[in-house]
Amino acid sequence: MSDTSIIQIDTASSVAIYEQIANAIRAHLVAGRLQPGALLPPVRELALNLGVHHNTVAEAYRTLAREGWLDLRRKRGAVVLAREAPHATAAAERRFTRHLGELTAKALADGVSPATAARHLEAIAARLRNG
Amino acid sequence: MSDTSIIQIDTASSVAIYEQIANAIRAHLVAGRLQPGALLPPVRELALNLGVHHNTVAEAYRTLAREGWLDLRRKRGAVVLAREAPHATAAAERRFTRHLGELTAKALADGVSPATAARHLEAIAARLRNG
DNA sequence: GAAATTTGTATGTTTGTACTATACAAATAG
DNA sequence: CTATTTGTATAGTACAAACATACAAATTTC
Repeated sequence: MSDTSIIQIDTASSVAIYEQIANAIRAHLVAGRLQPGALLPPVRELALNLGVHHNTVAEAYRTLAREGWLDLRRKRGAVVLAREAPHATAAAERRFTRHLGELTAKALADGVSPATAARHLEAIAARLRNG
Repeated sequence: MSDTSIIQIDTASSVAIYEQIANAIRAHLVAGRLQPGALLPPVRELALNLGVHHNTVAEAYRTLAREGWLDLRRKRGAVVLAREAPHATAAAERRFTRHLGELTAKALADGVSPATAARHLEAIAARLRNG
């Protein structure tokens, strides 16, 4: 994460800002771009970068801490943990497919071509298969 | 849609119920399972099925009407329109890829295996390519 | 044609929560 | 031991979701 935090906040979105932040960081974590031991920026620093209140960032950090991704300590900061994925539930998989369908539908409704959408889907799938 | 409205509402989700309903119906529309001329159930009927207030369903219908999917008229009901997709913006495509990445990351974090996730992604991609 | 019924709509209220402001607490550094 | 840097707690404001209730319009029924 270092500093080029490149988290895009969409103020027009109905998704809460702290959730957007948590989602973005989680993506970095899952992708391995944030390794165990890494240190996230202090809540005030990231908040300044993003133009939000530091408590909003803190809420995102706490969300990820609850999921087992982070260890939060005063003065030390937010440290990435080695986290083992839980066993998948059937519900988690159903949620994924449902949201995937709805997200794709929204994209098509917004004019994204089926071919383009398919390309993006396949790109992510390929990345998953390659490890 | 007829009656087996198969809309799953997740009361634990942070997504508003009316949005969940709109998302689900939009997916049906984009997939062509709801053709122009089709009639959606009255707001009170669907609301009863889903266990929510009819105004909540009405808000979902209005959301879709604003997007050009539905024509709403008193006494006649909600009629599916023939809608042409708008021209895609770069923002729409970026939003899609970003959300796609975050959604997949969440699934992996919840224990869904990369292979399984990839399979679902490819399945939707294939459906898009085949038309 | 009048009345009843069936539809979506409008208005007001409550409740939850996102976000912020500000103050606090703890841990490290000097 | 003091100062500073971190996360945390508390309180306030604003907004919006969901509901209850009442309304309006269009069709059906008699």
